Amino acid sequence: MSTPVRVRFAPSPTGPLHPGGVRTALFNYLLARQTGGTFILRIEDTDQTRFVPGAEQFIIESLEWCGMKFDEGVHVGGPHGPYRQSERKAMYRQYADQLIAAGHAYYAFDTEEELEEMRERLKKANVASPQYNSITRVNMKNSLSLPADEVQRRLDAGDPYVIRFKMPRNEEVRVKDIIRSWVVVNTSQLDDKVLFKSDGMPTYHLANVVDDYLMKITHVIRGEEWLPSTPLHVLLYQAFGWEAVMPQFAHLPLLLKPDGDGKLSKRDGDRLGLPFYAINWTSPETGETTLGYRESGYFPEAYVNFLALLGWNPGDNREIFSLEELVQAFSLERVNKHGARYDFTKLNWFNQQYLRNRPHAELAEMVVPQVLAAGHMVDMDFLTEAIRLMNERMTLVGDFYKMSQYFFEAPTTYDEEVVAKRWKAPVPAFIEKLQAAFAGLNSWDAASCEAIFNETATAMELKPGQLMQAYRLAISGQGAGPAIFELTALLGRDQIVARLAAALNTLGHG
RNA sequence: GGCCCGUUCGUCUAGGGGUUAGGACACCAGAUUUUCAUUCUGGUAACAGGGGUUCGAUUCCCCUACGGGCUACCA
Repeated sequence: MSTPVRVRFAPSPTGPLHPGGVRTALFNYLLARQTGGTFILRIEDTDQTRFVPGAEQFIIESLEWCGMKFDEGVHVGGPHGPYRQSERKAMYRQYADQLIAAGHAYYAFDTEEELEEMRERLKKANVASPQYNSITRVNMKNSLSLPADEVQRRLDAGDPYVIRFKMPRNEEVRVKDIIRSWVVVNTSQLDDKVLFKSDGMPTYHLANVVDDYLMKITHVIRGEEWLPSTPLHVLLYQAFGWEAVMPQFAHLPLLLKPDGDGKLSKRDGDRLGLPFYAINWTSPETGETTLGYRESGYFPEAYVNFLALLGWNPGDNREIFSLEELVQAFSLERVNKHGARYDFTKLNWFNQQYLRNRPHAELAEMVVPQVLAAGHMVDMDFLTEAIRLMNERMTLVGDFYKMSQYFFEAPTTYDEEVVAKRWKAPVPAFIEKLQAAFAGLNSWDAASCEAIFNETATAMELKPGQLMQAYRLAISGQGAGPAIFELTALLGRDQIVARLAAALNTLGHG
């Protein structure tokens, strides 16, 4: 086991946690467990305008469903709290001041209109990317361009201001990324990012660096969308004099739309009518519920397994991994660089694999609510047997009742295609004879039922094979299903005899 | 537009200067199952393009194309 890492998953509570976030959390989690390290949940809520009630709880619950538990975090506490940035508000100011004192940051008093004006002006002058930087800042209202006494006067008067990073004019910043190796950017491409907002809150950039430092984070594992701002973060570590304890960076490839172009988004789930989040999400604004994998009857193990293999692979041909096995096998070095299309066809396959390996009795338990919801009494022995028969035909636990309704009630309709094809003389006559034969049968089990079925057919000089589907139709209303005599045995004599009578009644005696 | 990152079957990916370019999902076909599903067997299918370097490039370098990300007092 290598050195214990301290890693954090740091979402902002602006909405439900989407699959990319779950995977980012997962990779953090795996590394933490593998090294005997610490997995931390930090809530990045520095933008108070985007706060969505319930989002934080949703994040926690989603990850718990997946099997991930945090060692430190907003909900479990820990020695480096608080873990909600809004509650750490008072801590950031001193670090911003430290930067100003060292000449790495400055006050800026520009209004929104002035900033807009600046951008417009630069655009007109054909500047490729208008930014607040070493060149433009001399024309703006800040503590670098204004006389010292005016700066002081504005400060004393309580004029609104932000604190900006003083980006060096022309320096190479080298970022070492575990997944991408060295990324080099010249500071001439970077702007004087706002570190401290006029509302007294830090921006992500400041808060993230300060908190990672304070929380002794060793590895920053986050989405690729953060790669462009990482040079700024590196510069901040240097400005603070924290290079020696700067975390290592790993930027994960993005999850892409299942079809079409672009980054995976919530819309894709809605559009395809498939579950999208780990668990059901109800929007506090619209009250609309987006279906989750949990509620759709997926196994968290299958979901995690599927997600882990999006962007990472073990280097051999293994595909099925428990969480524990993932912990053993995972490494950031084997995470690939390119985005992965979020094609959940394969998730169904994973789910099937897990479904088949689950004990029948356990699956039976899981299916109880569906049966109850349909208004039927629950008999666990019966259910377990039904699962045994249906197991290999199901993809999701949630599929059970709708595939197996005829286990619980006699069919009221019959598949018309099958009727047309199979329900014709001499079938009805055979069914009548069969009904009588079943009624007089001594022992009731699959083998006996099959034997009497064959005898009855042979006596009429018919081939059993040609009658089988009609029989299934009479019992289940469908042309396909599980082993028919196993089903016969399970349903019981009374039920079978009654269903044969009903079929003759509905479909005709020929 | 600028900057950054990327590009192997439809999808997830392995591989790596000389390979019949491997696996999985999906798909198709055959076998088994009287049905359907399962299972088994087989099959279709990929190194974005152009230049280098090299005896030899899919693999290394450059360019182009394409895709993605970022470009806010959002994270």
